[in-house]
Amino acid sequence: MGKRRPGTPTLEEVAAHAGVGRGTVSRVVNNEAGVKESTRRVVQQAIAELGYVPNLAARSLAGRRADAVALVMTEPDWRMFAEPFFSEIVTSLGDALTDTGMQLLLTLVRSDPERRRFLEYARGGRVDGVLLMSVHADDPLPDMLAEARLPTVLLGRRSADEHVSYVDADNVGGARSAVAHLLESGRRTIATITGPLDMYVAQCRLRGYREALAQAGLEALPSWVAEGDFTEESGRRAMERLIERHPEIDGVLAASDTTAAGALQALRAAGRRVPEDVAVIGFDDFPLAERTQPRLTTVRQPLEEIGRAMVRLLLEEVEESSVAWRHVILRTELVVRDSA
Amino acid sequence: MGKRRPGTPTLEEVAAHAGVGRGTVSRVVNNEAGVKESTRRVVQQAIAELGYVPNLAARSLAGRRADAVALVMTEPDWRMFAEPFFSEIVTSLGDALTDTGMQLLLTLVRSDPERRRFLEYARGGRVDGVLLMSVHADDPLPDMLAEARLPTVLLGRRSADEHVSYVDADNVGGARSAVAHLLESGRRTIATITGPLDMYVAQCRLRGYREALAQAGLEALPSWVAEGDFTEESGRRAMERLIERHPEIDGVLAASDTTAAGALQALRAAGRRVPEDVAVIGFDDFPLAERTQPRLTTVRQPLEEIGRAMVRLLLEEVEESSVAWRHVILRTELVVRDSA
DNA sequence: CTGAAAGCGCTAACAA
DNA sequence: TTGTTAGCGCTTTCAG
Repeated sequence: MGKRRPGTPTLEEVAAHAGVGRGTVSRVVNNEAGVKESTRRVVQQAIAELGYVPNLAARSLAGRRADAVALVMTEPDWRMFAEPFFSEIVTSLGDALTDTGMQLLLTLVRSDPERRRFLEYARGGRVDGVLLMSVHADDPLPDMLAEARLPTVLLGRRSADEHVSYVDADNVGGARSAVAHLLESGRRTIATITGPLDMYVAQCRLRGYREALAQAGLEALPSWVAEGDFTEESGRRAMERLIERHPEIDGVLAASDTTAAGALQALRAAGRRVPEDVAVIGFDDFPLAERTQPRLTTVRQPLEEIGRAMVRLLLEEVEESSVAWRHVILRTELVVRDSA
Repeated sequence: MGKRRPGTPTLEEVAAHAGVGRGTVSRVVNNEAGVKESTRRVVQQAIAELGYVPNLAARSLAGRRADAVALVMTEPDWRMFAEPFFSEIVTSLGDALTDTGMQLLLTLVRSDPERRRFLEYARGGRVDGVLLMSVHADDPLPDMLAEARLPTVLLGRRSADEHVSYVDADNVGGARSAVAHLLESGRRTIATITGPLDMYVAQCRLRGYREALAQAGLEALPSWVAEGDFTEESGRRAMERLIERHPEIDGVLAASDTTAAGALQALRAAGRRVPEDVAVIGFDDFPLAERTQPRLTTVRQPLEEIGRAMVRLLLEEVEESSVAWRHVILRTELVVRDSA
């Protein structure tokens, strides 16, 4: 059609109104240097009077960027939508993008049609880059985006040799220092409740756990390890199994603080005092743990930095339209809150 | 610049490759009728071979729609991000949009710069319409969007004479029937924990509560009313206050089931049996209440229908670029689950 | 410092 | 049924 929404003046009309050329108006709108101050003011006047708003489609088409990035939430993410971790990450991404002028667009990809539609959207040039949350090993989206040469940054990696840019926390180191802390306080029978072991993040945390024990000359018995899935329920059940197998357990590393909360319930139900009898450390996905479990020592992940780093990496890729993959691994921090 | 992302063929190149005109390719891409089957196949072949993807900016510019709608979450919403209500609504909107070919874009508007950016984005023509969640009375966004003549649909209204299209549940009726139910089962001291009273939805539910009591010849004491903000924490605290003021309370209407859950905790902590001593009814924002609080009677809101209705209204506005406001008010249903 | 002009890739009206 | 053409509104050289 080419039907303009009525009441939407074009750059050209602004130019006419201000008595200047289109180029000049464009420069003013985009805050470019090299416009005489008086001219600039006249143009701004005209813009205000006409209520001019740039047409973003035209701007994109003329070659500039879309000025938007998408955060894709795939089906597995979606189940965790209600977790604080989620909103923390989104908040931090929003903050990180605040002064870049880019719109953050959250999109759901829960089914195959939705994946197709999103790909069309992204490849159609409506976003400059894509952020992906907690990708599972078998998620085809990262590779599809890479193939389409769209700047992409993952939160976490799918395997040791991830070939798409990513930001991750130092899960091995975090787990190691947590277990080291437990050892220092005299614990000797330290179990762990892992995340789903088909996720790289869970594998890493398990590795850190084993390394710390090995370093102390202790061998991690297979029966000290119980697999969970990050949920509270799984933490509860795993802890019950562990207590049954090893009543002497005096320390636990949990895959997340949600899992840790489940473990605590099971421990208390079994009559254990925490942290006196058994010390529990969880990976702290969000700074709220302080309030919900004030005495729980946690491995804190720097969520804000994660968001910032993801945005930085993405913008670098966008800027340079580069093909180089890059990654950032952020340090975790052991926050000691119990004294036992 | 006009720098094309390398490896992104244009419609024109497809046309050349297929040996047809650009118009024909356009028709094929948009699945329009009036193309000979053989020609269509040749073009599709070419599209596949070249890996052609339409440039959405160009398509938008040439007059067609953006094929995307935004769901805006403002700051107050954001606190409720983790609430199941939220993900239920988003899910239902996503479902409702599934076969319309429109992308659903969730956007955060937490600050003034973000509001400005979003407005620029929306007015810039990158979305065809805007959906707004739980708008507060003083939210300027709906009017700004209306002024920009952007199709907009609110979930809930800001006041009795909302002048922007909206979809709402029958909150007055829902509250009334809930309280009537409590009265029928012999309760006489019925308190309520409201939502934020600057939200019309909370006012309506409070009104329904009062009307039901009045109809039974009871007067709602002001001290029977405690304001909350839909969160569990606020429900807990409000309930504590209520118990202190009126130990004889035997019924409670909570603003949401999350609030109800908080109230339950406070009641149990105070040694009350539920529902034997005190019956609690919450507005059921999501069908999961059944599982989490199996014995809780609730006022159920038809979330799926809400999503469908919002999408329908929005698409109607988009289609007709109409100026007429429209609204839908959906019935609620009292789901009785406790026998006490 | 500013104006004019050439596209960006697509749709839609109009011819053929 | 198909090809051709004229924009959509903006950015960006390139002259002036």
